[in-house]
Amino acid sequence: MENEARKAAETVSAVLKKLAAEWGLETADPADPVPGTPPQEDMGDVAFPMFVYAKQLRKSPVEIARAVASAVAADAGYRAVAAGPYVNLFYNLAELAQRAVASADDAAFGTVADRKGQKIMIEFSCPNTNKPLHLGHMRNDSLGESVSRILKAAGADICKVNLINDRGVHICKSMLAYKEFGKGMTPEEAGVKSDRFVGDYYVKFDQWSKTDPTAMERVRRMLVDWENGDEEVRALWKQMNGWAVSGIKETYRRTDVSFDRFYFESETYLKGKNDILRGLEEGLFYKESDGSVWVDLAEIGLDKKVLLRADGTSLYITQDLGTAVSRHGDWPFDRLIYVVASEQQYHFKVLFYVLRKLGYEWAENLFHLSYGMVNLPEGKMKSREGTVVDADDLLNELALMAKTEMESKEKSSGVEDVNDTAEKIALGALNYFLLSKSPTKDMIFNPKESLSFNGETGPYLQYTATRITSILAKYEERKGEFEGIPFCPEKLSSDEERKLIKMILSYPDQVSKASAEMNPSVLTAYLYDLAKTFSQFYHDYPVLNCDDKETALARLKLVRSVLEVMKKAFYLVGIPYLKKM
RNA sequence: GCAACCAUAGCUCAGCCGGAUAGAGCAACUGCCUUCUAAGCAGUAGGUCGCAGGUUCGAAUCCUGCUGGUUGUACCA
Repeated sequence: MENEARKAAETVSAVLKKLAAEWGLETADPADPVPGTPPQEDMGDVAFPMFVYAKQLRKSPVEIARAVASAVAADAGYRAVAAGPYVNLFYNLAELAQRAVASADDAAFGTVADRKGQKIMIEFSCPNTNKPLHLGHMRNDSLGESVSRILKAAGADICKVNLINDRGVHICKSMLAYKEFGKGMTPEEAGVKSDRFVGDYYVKFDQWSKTDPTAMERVRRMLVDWENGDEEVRALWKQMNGWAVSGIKETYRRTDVSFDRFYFESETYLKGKNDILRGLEEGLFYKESDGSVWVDLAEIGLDKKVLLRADGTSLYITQDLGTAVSRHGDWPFDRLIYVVASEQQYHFKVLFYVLRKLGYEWAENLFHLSYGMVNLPEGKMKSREGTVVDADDLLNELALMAKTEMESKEKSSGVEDVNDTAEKIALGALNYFLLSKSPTKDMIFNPKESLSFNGETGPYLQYTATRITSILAKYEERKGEFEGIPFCPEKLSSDEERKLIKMILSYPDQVSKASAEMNPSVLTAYLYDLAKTFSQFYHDYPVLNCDDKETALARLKLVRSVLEVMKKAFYLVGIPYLKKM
């Protein structure tokens, strides 16, 4: 639809120049008109405000609008009206309808070329192996997965990576607690999902360490043993990490999140040191008297930062430096996107600066996709106080709600697999909830209210799609009635139909916008608007039951295109499509 | 202290590279199922867009200041 707007703008621009000349103001050179959207459907398809030209053309905006509207209509064949100081144009609807309907058969519709040729690596999720995923991780996972799909639809070559935090003091805590209290139990024996099993010992450590002051010291010793490659500690570490990672991967499968590469911190935590030492030699960094290495951040308006400890060991930022460098070696990206909470803005600012300083050209194209926290109505989620919302528990609860609702409405007999359908409704509800808000902002999750299936939610969208699917199924049964009926685009003339046609054609623009902003909420908002418009149409106008067969067929084709677009957009924001619910 | 982000209806949020009457959903109240799925549709009510200036024909949107909130500013990750 942007092409239409551009064309209209060019027409208006030409007319403005012509009018300027006619009025004896050849030197005026009016600025390019900016297309907008009229507030109401029946007012027109594109709007151009005429205020800006008033001074130049020495006439009131209202007079200019009147002159432009009639000239546009005469010169270019647009239907054009002056509405006060605005010029509103109408597109050729029949032609748009043709194209909207054809889009349903075009598999490439909605794939754009904005990022063609770009190799983008995107890092997200990055869980710790000492506890199961919670709602905070889910926002990260949803965002990362959705943005990956959007960038791919915009033509990029994508590599999704996950860095598993599988070492450090926090990992040793659950290990030590297991060693102390676990009695060699396995998750299978305990009948607990394996990542939860590990997480329970992490919680246990916290309680234990409050009564036993030696606990913390023993954890520190364990970490030293781990670093020295102590066989017993390493064996325990492997076993517990295996449990944690397999449980986490199960949740990924459940939420349809996937990765092209996994990195493990235990394999990358020593990286980066050489780069720092090289930088020191080149005079980019400096050494303190105690032997620690620092970078001065005055250039970017910050203080200074340690890059290597006095004893030569590395820090979080050191290994992040090394990891970025080795990743670029593994898969030479044009762009690397880190999907990480906004708390770490400072860290990434410093990281990117240091990489640039080290002379890596690709460091210009690193991007921190920063997102806000998920809070509860009472405030932050705190694992120690047990207020974290566990990912699996939440999905289970949602799926149960969906199932209960289906049963109470006696719909469960109509669907193929009730549990599978319930699971997909749960996922749709959750992904819509997590992605429909601006990524940068913190969000509040209210367990009682946020889980609704009514109103502006994922299930509403899924429900809309099932209604269309149902019409299409009925059409297949009654196909004979429509034999030989031609497609008559002019039969689609209601406000709702006009709006649907334009919305279908604007889908590629929405993908472009979502890609440019790296913001899935562009698409959730679009989907809601599309579904809402369809529902209004559906309520007021019969499709197959319409007496006039030509109208029926035209509506059927329109509705089919709406469904196809919905399915494509569903995929990009992780909402499963259902034939029935 | 400094820095970044945020402030829109009772609640959760859109809108923010300036344009026509600031939009949804939830909660409250009212209608609509013998016709393609009522997880729906329609309606009522609810707003000094944090405050004060500025720029502009025009500001929720841009600029400045202020107030309030969140986060960060570690030889933790």
